[in-house]
Amino acid sequence: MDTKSLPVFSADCPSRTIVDVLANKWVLYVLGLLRAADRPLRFGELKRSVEGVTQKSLTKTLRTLERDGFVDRRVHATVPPRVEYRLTDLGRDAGQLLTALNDWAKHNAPKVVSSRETFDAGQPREAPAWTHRG
Amino acid sequence: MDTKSLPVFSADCPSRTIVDVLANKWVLYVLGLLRAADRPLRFGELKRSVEGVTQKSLTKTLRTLERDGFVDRRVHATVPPRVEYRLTDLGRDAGQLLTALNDWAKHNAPKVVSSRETFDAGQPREAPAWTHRG
DNA sequence: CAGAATCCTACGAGATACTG
DNA sequence: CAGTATCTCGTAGGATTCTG
Repeated sequence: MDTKSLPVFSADCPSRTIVDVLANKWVLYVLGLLRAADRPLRFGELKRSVEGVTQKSLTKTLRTLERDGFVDRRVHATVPPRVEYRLTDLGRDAGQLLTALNDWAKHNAPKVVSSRETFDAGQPREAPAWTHRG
Repeated sequence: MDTKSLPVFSADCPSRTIVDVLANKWVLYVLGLLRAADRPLRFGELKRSVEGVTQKSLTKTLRTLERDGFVDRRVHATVPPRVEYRLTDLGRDAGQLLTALNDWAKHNAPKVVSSRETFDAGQPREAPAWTHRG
């Protein structure tokens, strides 16, 4: 590979593109909900289900997922408004990736967690709360 | 924050944990380099290879990867200092995930990219450069 | 060489208020 | 109901400087 000039952030780096999608704070959860529900969900339903999310963050998450082609947003011209979100084919296909990710994660995330604990226990190089400095 | 019912951010959500690791700006690249090199790499080597990364960012990335158990950091008490980074078993095992990720990404990232273009073309809700406002 | 420490800035995200 | 519009604040990350 040409490690000279790097397409780390360009659209030429597929992994980067996908990881950036998944990296959004609420994406995994929204995708998971839509997968589990297996039916269109309204904004309010999502909002209530994803506890802790603000409408702003949820809106942004959904807009991004729509833009990226993972969800389809359908507005019904009724009053009061009714907006439904459903997975696209791509969004449904992402299930494969999420499954692979989840499998690997379930197997290895615990190792990561315990590695962190070990590291943190052995390297109090950044003074923890109980040491006073300055 | 009130995560009463939802383990979205807790260590109990393996996918979240792993995605958060991969989400770091330079992680994919560092991991890819160490995989490709198949030998320990020095800090300077990594720095030179990952064009555009700053010392601070690279250091932080490597520290995180070390903490999470993906890389092993070895300091040689020589002068000048020599610090080598190599993949751990977990880091090497991550290759499986990265392969799965990359396969899926190569297949689908283009769809994401083109979806973005379509979306952006159709929704100039935020006035583009060529419309003057104010 | 491999960083640590510092300064600085852009952006993400929460809280709040308003609307078709 | 499903957003949009502001405001603010915390933090990630770049640039720069210093050191064992």
